[in-house]
Amino acid sequence: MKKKATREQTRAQNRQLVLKMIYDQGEISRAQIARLTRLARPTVSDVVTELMEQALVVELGYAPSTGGKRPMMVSVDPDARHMIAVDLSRSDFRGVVMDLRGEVKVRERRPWRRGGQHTALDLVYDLLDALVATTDRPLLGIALGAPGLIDAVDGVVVQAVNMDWTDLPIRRLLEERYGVPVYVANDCQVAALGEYTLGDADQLCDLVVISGGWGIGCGMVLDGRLHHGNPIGAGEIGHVRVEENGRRCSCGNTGCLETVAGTHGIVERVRALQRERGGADPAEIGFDAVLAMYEAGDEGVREVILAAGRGLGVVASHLAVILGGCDIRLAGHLAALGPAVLDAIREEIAARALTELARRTRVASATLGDDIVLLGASALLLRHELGVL
Amino acid sequence: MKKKATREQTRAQNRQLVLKMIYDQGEISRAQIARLTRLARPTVSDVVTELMEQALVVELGYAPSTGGKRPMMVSVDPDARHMIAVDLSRSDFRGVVMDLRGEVKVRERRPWRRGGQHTALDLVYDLLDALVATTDRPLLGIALGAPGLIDAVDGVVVQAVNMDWTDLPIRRLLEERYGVPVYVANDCQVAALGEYTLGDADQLCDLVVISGGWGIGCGMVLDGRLHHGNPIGAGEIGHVRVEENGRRCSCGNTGCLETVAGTHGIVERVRALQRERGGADPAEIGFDAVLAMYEAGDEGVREVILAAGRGLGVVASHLAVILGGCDIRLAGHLAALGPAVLDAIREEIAARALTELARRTRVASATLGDDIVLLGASALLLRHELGVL
DNA sequence: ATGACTTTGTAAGGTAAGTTAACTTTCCTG
DNA sequence: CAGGAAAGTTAACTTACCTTACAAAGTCAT
Repeated sequence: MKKKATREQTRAQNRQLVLKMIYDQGEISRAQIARLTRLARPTVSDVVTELMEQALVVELGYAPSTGGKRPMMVSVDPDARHMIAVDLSRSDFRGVVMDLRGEVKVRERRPWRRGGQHTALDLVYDLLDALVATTDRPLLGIALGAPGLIDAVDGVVVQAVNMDWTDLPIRRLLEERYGVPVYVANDCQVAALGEYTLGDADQLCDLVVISGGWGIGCGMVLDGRLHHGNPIGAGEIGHVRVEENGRRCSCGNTGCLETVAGTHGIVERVRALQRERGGADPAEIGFDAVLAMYEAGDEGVREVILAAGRGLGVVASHLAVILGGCDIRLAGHLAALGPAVLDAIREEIAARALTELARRTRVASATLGDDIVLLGASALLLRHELGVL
Repeated sequence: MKKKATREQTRAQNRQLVLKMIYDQGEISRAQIARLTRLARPTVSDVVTELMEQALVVELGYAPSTGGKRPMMVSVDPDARHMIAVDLSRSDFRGVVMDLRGEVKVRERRPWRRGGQHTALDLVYDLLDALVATTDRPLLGIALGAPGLIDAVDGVVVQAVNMDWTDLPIRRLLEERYGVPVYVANDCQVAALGEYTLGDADQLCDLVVISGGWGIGCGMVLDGRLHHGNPIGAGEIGHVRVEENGRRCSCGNTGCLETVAGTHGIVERVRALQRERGGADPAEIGFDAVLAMYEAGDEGVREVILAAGRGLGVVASHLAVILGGCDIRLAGHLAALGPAVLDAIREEIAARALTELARRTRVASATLGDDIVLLGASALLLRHELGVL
């Protein structure tokens, strides 16, 4: 049900609009803001005064005249607030303190092993305690990207197998402990938001980030908004069948995408290859070794990776058809596989979707690198707390 | 880029809110509106006065007291405006005049044959002229559901093969001719909006309507909003490959969903069956005959229809996985195939998606019948012009 | 029957936040 | 150096919300 409108909301929206304008332009005068937003100049002055009282905006000094009185430039003070972003999608939990421009001020990591002496939650507390202690600036908030089924609206981790979390109300716990706004969302979805907001910008209106690690998932930004699902769990594509007579997957089915393109699946296939060849101890082979073999020109490994690409291409074609074309970006381990995998995906899409849909579906590696989840988390904060981005 | 907020927008939103409240409740007092919307009573009175001046709302008389002065009930006058909805998705164009409650006042149809003496656009004009002439009430607008690629934002039919339309700016043409707001969208998408808004209400947040006729397409309401695609063309699922060694499709590929579950595909398969059997002249068989044979218990036909269900199930499973579970409803010819096809779809989903996702994906026939596109078009008008629904 | 209390709807006045108009300051230019 | 132009502020106005107050019309207990 829609809500009633009030003057306060009008004000809040215009405040956001002005702040966003300052943020986007970097450095701008009040008069320029008024022209760009079509707000009256006194209104802009009033709002800017308010933003300066909150220390979000500072005056920088006069810029050269453009034919009259020199304009006083204002800008967002990057250190007006700090943000904490956390990435729980890997075996070592990572967290950073950033300023409002997304500049990383401090990095921390906490290796996490299931069955170790600490619970995952203790480790998160430990990580956050350390990060909070490093900054004396007011905190805009804390944002987390975590694997598993997450109810981003209520801030509850419904299920995260690797951390033994079920229905953990993590937003409430962290808000009570740190007294700042907390956001949490699925890691793939956070990555998608990050790529959409902070990645290379000439995107179609729908963006899908397929993220590969131990599992495979995708996050979707549809029509500019993060798609969460019903109410959660969109993009769990790891168990789509992409091979008709494929291997057995941990989920019980056969031929799942994860068995073909998941880190574990790829490594297993290369190990099997090595066993056939009677080469070095296969158990030694990890993902990095696979990459090294691939880059050294190993044809067998290349074939394994192309198969991964074809498997991803099947799912990508489904995405392309259902969404009517989209930008598809690879992240995580998948991004490391290089252009051959992208071509394999493109070929599979071309073979499975109408020409027009294939044409409107672009496949590339994510432009944000290793920090994609952390940057996405910061985007979550900037978007919800300040309305910039 | 977001726009500035003004008092006028505040007013417009509250006006909408009050109107929607009156529309939804059917009959309600000013005081009750104030309580439900949390607006102050004088504000509600003011807005209601405005709505009465526009004749959208009328006073009905006093209701019994609830312990004090009797409340004056107001309601939306269904005949305050009339709406025209048009369905171009079949071989006979259909149009109706409706009141604001969606009650059909007049029906018209114009059989359309490609290569006949009239162009499709002439026929649409003719249909609309006839409809417009039947009502003396002010028109809220005209809404069309048409097959093909449609840019709903600009109101342009980008491509509609059966009507020989390419880049036809139909909104502009009709707005100039009739002087009322015009909306146009893809027929499947309109159907989805109709089912979402006016169909049985206990839906998940994502709804997909798969509509089968000569082609197969689907419309999606994601998160309460119609999903158009990039910027158009979402849901063109007719040419997803669902059989590995299937028949050749008109698109050039093999095993497309349309060859399995499209009207033409189903009829062709039954004709082939009949040829094998050496029975009655296969060329005589149409879709209605297929239905009759099916209902008479013909096992061969049943197998054809189950195959259609399995094909649909493949696509449905993709939808379920990507969206994280959704409501799937069948419309058009597909809705006539009965529960067996629904079960076949469900089985295929169960076999191809994780249990949890399958559980959250419900398959049913659309609750709106033959008029689903017309009703969806009216929903488009009510939503955009009045903000009710 | 009557007085106390409720409920509805309106009237009057206050307030927030936008707008326009006018003014000051400061700069550029001929 | 006068005149014009741009930036920013001040003042007055407008709109649409809110609160408060009140009249009208009902219910209910005594």
